Amino acid sequence: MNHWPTTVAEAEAVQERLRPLVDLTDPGPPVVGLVAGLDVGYAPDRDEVTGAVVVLDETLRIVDQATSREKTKFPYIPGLFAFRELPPLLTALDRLSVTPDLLICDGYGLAHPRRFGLACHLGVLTGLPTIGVAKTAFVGACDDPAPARGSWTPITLGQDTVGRALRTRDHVKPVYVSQGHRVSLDNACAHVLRTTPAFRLPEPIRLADRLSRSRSQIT
DNA sequence: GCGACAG
DNA sequence: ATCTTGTCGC
Repeated sequence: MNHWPTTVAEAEAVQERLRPLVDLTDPGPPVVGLVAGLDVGYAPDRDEVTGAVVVLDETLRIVDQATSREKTKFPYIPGLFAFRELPPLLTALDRLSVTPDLLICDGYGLAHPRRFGLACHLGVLTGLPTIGVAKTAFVGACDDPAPARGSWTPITLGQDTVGRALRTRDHVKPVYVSQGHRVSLDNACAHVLRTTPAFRLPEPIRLADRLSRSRSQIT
């Protein structure tokens, strides 16, 4: 992709055009070998974004990681989040020496005003299975899940279920999981739980967050 | 019309 | 996201 959207109308048009390419039917593999977590870090007073990808094997050991620090190409606009974070993430993915079986993104997938959040967008662009995991939910409505790890409640938008509020730790605020591309909601939640052995967030995302943050701080 | 709004 | 003191809870 050579041209990147500049205006809101242009970016929304891209989302409308790519949305039909999302595959929400393929349940994807219930168990995967290589899981990648992606996140973007920012440094104050700098017009830069630092993307990071960390790949873990089935035992949650790091097998590869890559980053990309570049000039910001789009402002932060709710609903158009992907146009800000996608560029450094795509570059970082290119720099990996392995191909992940699943990408866990920090943000929305289907749970998005136009049903095309970052996870869907990244899935369509890479062709890889993706899921979105957000720390807050402003799109759709859901009840608070039971306090035990593993319990969940549906996130509804209009008449549709667009994701789940999933408890990854006992008595800790849930995360908001939604389908990205080529992964069922059931499998998405299973992957999230399997990769979250200790903290609130899946280990791949936690490590990518740490990496992107440290790389963004380098002078 | 105004504010809120993934990160 | 990031800037930040104190504060609340375990």
